[in-house]
Amino acid sequence: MDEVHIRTRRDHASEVAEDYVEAIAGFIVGKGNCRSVDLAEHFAVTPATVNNTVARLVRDGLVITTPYQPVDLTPKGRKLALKCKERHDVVSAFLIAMGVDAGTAAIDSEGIEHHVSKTTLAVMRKILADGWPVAHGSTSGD
Amino acid sequence: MDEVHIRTRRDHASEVAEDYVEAIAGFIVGKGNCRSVDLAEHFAVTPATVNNTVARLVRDGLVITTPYQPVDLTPKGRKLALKCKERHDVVSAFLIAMGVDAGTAAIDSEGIEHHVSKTTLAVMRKILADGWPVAHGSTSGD
DNA sequence: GTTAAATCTTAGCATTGGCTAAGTTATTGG
DNA sequence: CCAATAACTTAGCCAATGCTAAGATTTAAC
Repeated sequence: MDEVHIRTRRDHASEVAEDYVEAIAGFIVGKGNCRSVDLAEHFAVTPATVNNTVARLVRDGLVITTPYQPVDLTPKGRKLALKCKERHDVVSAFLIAMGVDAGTAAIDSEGIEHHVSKTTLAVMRKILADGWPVAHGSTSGD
Repeated sequence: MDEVHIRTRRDHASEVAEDYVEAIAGFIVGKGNCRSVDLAEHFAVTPATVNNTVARLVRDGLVITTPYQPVDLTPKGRKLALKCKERHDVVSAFLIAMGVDAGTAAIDSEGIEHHVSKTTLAVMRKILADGWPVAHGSTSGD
């Protein structure tokens, strides 16, 4: 199944982009703007690395920058951020619904979210709304 | 939450190693040995890339090689492969139990497995064995 | 047993995503 | 307003993971 791995590699390539736009959107909502230092602290990397990465996001049309100014998202970046946040929230809520503690859910969802397909995400949403599909022990109308 | 991302980065670094030892173990079990071509085809990369990657695995004590011969796992590599396979199987089974189709489960589990903590894995195992924790359907009196 | 095909290796390159160190621009405190 | 500090950028480095192209070694065919 080589397509599996091609897909996994493709996911990989966009992970950082997704994490960044999501974080940028978060800072803009939370504190009005997003500075490089915010991102550097958030991701535990140096400002130089933030600069590097943000440059790629600019190249990819997700972010706009003005030298020495806070960074901002393009419409495309905003759209991606929204999609990622929603997905992240579902994964996180799902883990917690499973019974995973909040701290572990926060860590795991960070890594997992990028690999959850639309299909699986829809299933998670359904379970959060309607409960587990194969009612093991009881009634429930399925 | 910077520790979250430090952890995510650390996971990243070992993903390829985990995928390779798991695949190598699979080929050895399945067809008696593991050639570079097998890995190249499996991961949809070139033989040169396999060579590169396998060299890192040798450096890290997971794999043994003899020039122009099939690759083999060290005890350490075998142990890691086993751990990964078990984790992979649990994640895959869990996705299927959720109601995700087998094809999607195969793709998603490939990406997800590396980010599932021991804690979450234990929860998955428990759900597979005992069922979903919170009886969600209001009708059922579990 | 030599040659052709398959397989593996080497060399050289690109991209991503990290870093440090040093320089530049903004901001802020006197 | 000017100096100090904070924030950002640039330059140059490294490792991981991919590639192509070309060479070396096995294996297989005849």
